[in-house]
Amino acid sequence: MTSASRRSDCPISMSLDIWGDKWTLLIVRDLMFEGKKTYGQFLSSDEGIATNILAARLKLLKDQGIIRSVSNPANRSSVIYHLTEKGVDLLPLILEIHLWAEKHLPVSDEIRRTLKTVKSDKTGFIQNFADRLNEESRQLNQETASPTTSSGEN
Amino acid sequence: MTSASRRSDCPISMSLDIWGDKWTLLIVRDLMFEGKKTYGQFLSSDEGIATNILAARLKLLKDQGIIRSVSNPANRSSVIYHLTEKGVDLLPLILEIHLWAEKHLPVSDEIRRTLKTVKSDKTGFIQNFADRLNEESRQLNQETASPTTSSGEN
DNA sequence: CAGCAAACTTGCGTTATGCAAGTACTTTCA
DNA sequence: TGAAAGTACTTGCATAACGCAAGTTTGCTG
Repeated sequence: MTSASRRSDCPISMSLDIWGDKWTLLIVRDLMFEGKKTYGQFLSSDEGIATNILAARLKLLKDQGIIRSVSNPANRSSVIYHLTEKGVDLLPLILEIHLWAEKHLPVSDEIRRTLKTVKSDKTGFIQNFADRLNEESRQLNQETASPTTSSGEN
Repeated sequence: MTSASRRSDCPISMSLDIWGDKWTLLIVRDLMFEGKKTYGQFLSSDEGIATNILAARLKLLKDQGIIRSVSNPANRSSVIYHLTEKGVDLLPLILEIHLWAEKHLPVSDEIRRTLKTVKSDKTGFIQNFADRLNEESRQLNQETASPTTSSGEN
């Protein structure tokens, strides 16, 4: 299946076709906020994603251009994933999820404190954070080319 | 299962535990933008949700306090669903999905035009629209009490 | 009271998920 | 240099969720 059949032309529906499940955005979260970059690090997250599901989601995110992978120059057996611009652009969405959860779900005081500063200058925070993520991404691409796309479109 | 087991305390994870699937946010969309209020109207949406899935999601949304249902005073055999404040608070999130999709997915020109005006005053749009939705909700609650909660917690 | 409509429920086949184990390729180190 | 360990997956199989078609229930309508 080159591209899963789209259910409708609605932007929400199309978006959910991509990341509308219980795992995909958690990988994005890990890439954004947890400094996680490798398969093993994603596996170590509290939610406990299964290995096959993780592999499937990473492939989907790559196929959709939301993440990219480069081989670790220091260790050829490890793969480093990072967000593309399309992935970084999910930041506002992820933040709004946080803000909704903060208002309506039992969220820890620590996270509440962080969100307080976010809310004081949402636009500024997004810009700064996105810039940082894009810069990270740029550096990784500079160091190495994509390792996984050795033949054909995967 | 009174409340599905939470995977972690992360706000993103908890939120996805509630509406992290391919259907739930489409119901919210229909309630917000499409003027749909009944089971039959949700069924008629382009994506073609199955009847059992729709019933399950409506129950979940109600259990989570995101929607409420009142019986139609004019026709006791029809049920009218509407967003609670917790549901209306999903508006910023839904808008950010739209904006991401507009930038990265093939979205119709008509929707792009609408989003242009949204972007010109995002905060104002959210306030106005949320006020309208909350007012709608208030009126429905005034007319009737909840019909479905006739005995115990459903 | 017959017929119809609206809102679900049920049964069952298909697909996706979750768990445990296994494979392939590096890297490390005695 | 070769055995052990690390990293990134794949595979097989049981369980759960989904999707479709049909049936049930309740209220309205003529």
